[in-house]
Amino acid sequence: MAETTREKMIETADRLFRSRGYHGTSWRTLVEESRTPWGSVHHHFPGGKEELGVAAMRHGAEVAFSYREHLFDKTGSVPDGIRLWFEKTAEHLERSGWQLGCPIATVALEMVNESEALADASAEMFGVSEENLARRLRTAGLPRARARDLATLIFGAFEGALILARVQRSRQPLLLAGKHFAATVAAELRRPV
Amino acid sequence: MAETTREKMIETADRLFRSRGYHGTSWRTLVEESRTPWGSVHHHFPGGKEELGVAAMRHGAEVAFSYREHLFDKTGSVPDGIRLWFEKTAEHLERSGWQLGCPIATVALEMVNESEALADASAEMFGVSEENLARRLRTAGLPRARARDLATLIFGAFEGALILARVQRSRQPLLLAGKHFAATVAAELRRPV
Amino acid sequence: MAETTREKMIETADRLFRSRGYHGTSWRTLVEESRTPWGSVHHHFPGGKEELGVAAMRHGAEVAFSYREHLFDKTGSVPDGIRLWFEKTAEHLERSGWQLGCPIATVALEMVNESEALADASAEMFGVSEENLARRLRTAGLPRARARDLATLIFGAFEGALILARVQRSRQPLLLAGKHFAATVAAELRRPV
Amino acid sequence: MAETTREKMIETADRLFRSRGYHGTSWRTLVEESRTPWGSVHHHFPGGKEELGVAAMRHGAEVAFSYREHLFDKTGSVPDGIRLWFEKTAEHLERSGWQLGCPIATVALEMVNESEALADASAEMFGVSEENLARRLRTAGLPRARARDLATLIFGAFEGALILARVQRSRQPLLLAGKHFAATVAAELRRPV
DNA sequence: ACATACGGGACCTCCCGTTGCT
DNA sequence: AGCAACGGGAGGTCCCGTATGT
Repeated sequence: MAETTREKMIETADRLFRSRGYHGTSWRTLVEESRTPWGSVHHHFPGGKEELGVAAMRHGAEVAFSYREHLFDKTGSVPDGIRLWFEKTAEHLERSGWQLGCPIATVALEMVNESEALADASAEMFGVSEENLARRLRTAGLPRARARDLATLIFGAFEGALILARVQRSRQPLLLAGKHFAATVAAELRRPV
Repeated sequence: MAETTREKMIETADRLFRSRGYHGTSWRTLVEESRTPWGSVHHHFPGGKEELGVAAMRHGAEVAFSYREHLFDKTGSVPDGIRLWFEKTAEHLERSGWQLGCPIATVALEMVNESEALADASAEMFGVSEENLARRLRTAGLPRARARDLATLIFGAFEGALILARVQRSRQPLLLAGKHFAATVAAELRRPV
Repeated sequence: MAETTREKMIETADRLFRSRGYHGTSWRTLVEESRTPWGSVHHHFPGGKEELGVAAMRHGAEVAFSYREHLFDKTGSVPDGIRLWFEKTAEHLERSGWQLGCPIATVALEMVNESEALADASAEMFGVSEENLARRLRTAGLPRARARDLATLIFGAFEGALILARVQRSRQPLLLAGKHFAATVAAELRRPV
Repeated sequence: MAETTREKMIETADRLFRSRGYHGTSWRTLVEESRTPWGSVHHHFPGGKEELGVAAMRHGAEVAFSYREHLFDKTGSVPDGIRLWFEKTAEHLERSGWQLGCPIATVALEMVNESEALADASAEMFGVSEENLARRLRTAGLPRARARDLATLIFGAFEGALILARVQRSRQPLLLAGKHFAATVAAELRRPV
């Protein structure tokens, strides 16, 4: 578990950016929370805070993606995987005191018009997420185009339900959406649209 | 056109907060963009920036709600109203250069753990939006409980699709979601779940 | 007891300036504490805060002087009057929560190099105080020159003891000084220096 | 002459606080007068202006104390030391254009009810001053209790005379007080009270 | 006499980036 | 890798004075 300074910074940044946003998180807070040395900040992130932001967003997204893949692998069934994904997300959100939302969305909304690097990273991560999801749907038997559209639809609904859940401090939006799209996918697998 | 200073500040703040976030928008920028006097901010908003944030969020939400009501009234049909709402939102988003997202979500994600006043206002505005939508669905014939759940589901999907659209600079997520939920509601109205 | 707005402002200003200093007291605080209307500030004090400062200082000094005269009249004996003056001052200081020091000194130290009006008023009030005290000493039998010097000495010691008492939250400095100068004056009255 | 930035700030702050008070001295003025970098203030004084205030007060007090000790050492006689102390203080005050008063009293009067840190530092510095003075009086032959009381009395008179001198732009209050207490101490050393 | 609003400026705090030294 | 200091700038808050109507 010998984490490097850089890794500690990225993980802490991911957590802080998710709960307080990009501008709401200062270097000072970061080094205090992550117990990392002040003087190495510029050494590890020569590109400044923006580079940290991109790294944290990528890190958070990868963790989320691999966790979702793990859930799909576990259930075997894509509809069940979807439902479990929404449910587990709700559970983790509540356990964090409704603080840890999406590693992409919070920073993306703040910075998409301010930083090209962060805008690009956000778009890329969203794209990767949709592709992963689309692959699962294709593998389950949906035609390529439908899988892609449904992935966009479901992932969008996931993001929105996550926001509602966080703001309203309730699992309900995520649970409802998970159930709805599990049913939608199951129905389409039985008789294609 | 006799807009007061306070009104100009609120409208400009709504616009700026939506595109740059709360911390990304300074009083300085606000007074420059709104052509209002710097020295009067504390007079009009004794509660400081937080008070401005709440006022801007409420203003933006009310404008959005009444616009949505107008669309539903215009179409007469609830499924058509839903589709139109998503379509028009996509259109306005693109026209703003993909800048003007949700008047609630951007600030909410940043501030929900930092400011109780903004967290409360966000939750309240989301609640009002869901209630309005639920009322439409009830009026169209859906049972009370189903209308409420479907409203949460649809509004969540709307929020998420709006984020995806903004980040990916594409109308697609909103159009797909609008079409999907128009169909969902139409189906449920024909033969209840 | 129908106090005018102006009077309420002056009395409150005297209290606030004494405990928080000149720059530490804002118009805003003043009108809130004195329950007086914002809009009349400039009407009652066209000379601005400086005019208020001078008025408050004069008011506080006059109250203090007439109270001291009252004590001297009550005791009849000058040495006893001196002791009582120091003792009562200590008592009032403690009762105010060690907040209400000299109505002149606090503002004078802050402003003597910043405002000519306040510097003049401070010097004048200190002068009046010494003269009053000197008159008492002359009347009791001390020669004119000695009375004047002793008044300066005693009043200076009073001011200093008041500061020590306030900062150390103890009556002791005032009680010691009162006792000392009561004895000094009594001795000089018995056999002139 | 290798003064550090921090030292330059403290010395300049001591001078400015003494002549203009705490609130009357801004960081801006400080860095201009001390020729120190604006951007480093928070680095050197993480506790903000309050920390600077405490440091400046302690610095000024220590300089004053060691100067007074030097005077006592030089004269050998305690009564002569007292007189010299008051006289030299009057001289320095006049030379500074009646600007540099007590490094403790000016800030203390303003801040004793506003800042606990400054209130504590003021009380401590006054205490140290009285103790030093009491030690001199004990060493000269006065009994412990009398030395302590006399120290409080004399130091209080010193503070008050300093205020009067500064406001009236006259050495007289300090000279009179010095002479009086030199005589008082001399008399008590000859025949104890 | 009072109220509402204007209006610029200064306040302290804190930010992020950089530099030279260890 | 890390440190301490620098360095300018901007953050939001609040202040004091003024102007315009009742």
